[in-house]
Amino acid sequence: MRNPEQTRRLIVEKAMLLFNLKGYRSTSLSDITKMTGITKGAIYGNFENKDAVAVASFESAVEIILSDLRKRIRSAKTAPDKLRAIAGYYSDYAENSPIEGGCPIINTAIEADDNYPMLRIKVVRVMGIIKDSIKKIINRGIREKQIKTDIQVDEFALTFYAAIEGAILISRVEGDTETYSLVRRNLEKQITEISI
Amino acid sequence: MRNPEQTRRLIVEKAMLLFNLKGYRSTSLSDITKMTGITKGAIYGNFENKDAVAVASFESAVEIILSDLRKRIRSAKTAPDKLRAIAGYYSDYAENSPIEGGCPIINTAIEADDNYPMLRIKVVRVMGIIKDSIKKIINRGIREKQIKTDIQVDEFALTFYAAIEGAILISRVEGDTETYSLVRRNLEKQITEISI
DNA sequence: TCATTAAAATACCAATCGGTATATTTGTAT
DNA sequence: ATACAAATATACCGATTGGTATTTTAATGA
Repeated sequence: MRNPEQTRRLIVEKAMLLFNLKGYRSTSLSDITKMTGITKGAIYGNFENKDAVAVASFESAVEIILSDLRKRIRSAKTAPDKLRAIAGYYSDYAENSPIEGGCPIINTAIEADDNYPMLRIKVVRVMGIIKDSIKKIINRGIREKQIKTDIQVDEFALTFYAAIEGAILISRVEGDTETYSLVRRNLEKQITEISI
Repeated sequence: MRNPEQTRRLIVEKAMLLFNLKGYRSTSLSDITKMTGITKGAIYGNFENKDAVAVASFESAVEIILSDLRKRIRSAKTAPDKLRAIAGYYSDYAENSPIEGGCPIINTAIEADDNYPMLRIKVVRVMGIIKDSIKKIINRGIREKQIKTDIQVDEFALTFYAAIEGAILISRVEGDTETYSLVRRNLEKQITEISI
């Protein structure tokens, strides 16, 4: 050991998993010490308090999700295919998550909105990034004649994103990916409808 | 006092609000005693434990939501109007909730899925009721020539519901009903599109 | 090789948790 | 009026919480 950088990484990595499984409030410091094999002294040597660990953990989870998502989006060429890639990413996500316990953005949104103002702001920011990304894809698709010009970009983009988030939420609590699959099929139809 | 029925009602009524605002885990028994003015003795005289209070509170919240929702649905005549009524109900819900703290179904879905198996099952059941209700409306609309025959009922119904839930979630964390409004407008367009 | 210092482990703290045992109150039937 | 029973209040419990103070460990430079 004796490597504070590595210690920090280990704490964040494990805490992220715990927080996403059990929630911030329900994950205790002793849960984290058990999972990491590291003591409270090391945690408080590297973080101001438990909330700071939570913030770092959420940021880490977001990084994983956004980088995966961007990779998928980039590897698709046309706007419709990029939209399909987004729906597909979350489909894989629902089936075998990189971070167990459901989507950290949704989980954090629910738990943070009243009790963790810092996290709430970060959730809003991430949602904004994803929504903007969807809008940009559509707008570019319109400019490049891949998508019809008569659609309401904001309405479509938000509904697209909301349906995905809702479907993940439902699938997760049902413990079954069928709901997500059906929603995905509908979204793909909608994408085809707005495509030229 | 000395009226156990009334005591029980008071506990459930106040606990429901607290649970929906702070979550089950984060709401302590002393929160409940403070809010009700009732002591722990009375709580444990009327409920086996805290989890039993949580279950009763969730059931109470569901009752409120479902009865409101059903009223709206019933007062609309045609299938498309019934669907619009559902989207509208949640719109009002997003703007001024009967139960503060967001949608109890969503909140409970997130918190229960790993930690409260009893509640998880109840959430799944309620979601099933709502999904079925949407499907029935559409199917009846098809039979009564108000809705086109070529739509995939399950896909449409689930996406409709998922988009609503997702939009509530997003609007809530953003602290702004704009997202929900945009999603609602899109959903109303979709309803018009499938209407005859 | 040894002193210095940063990092991590340990020991401890008051506060709070859910829950229980006991005491007190209150309505009711005699 | 009084005994009884049910409902509620009070007092207490061990366990756990987030956090802090202190001690031990280990890397580094002279």
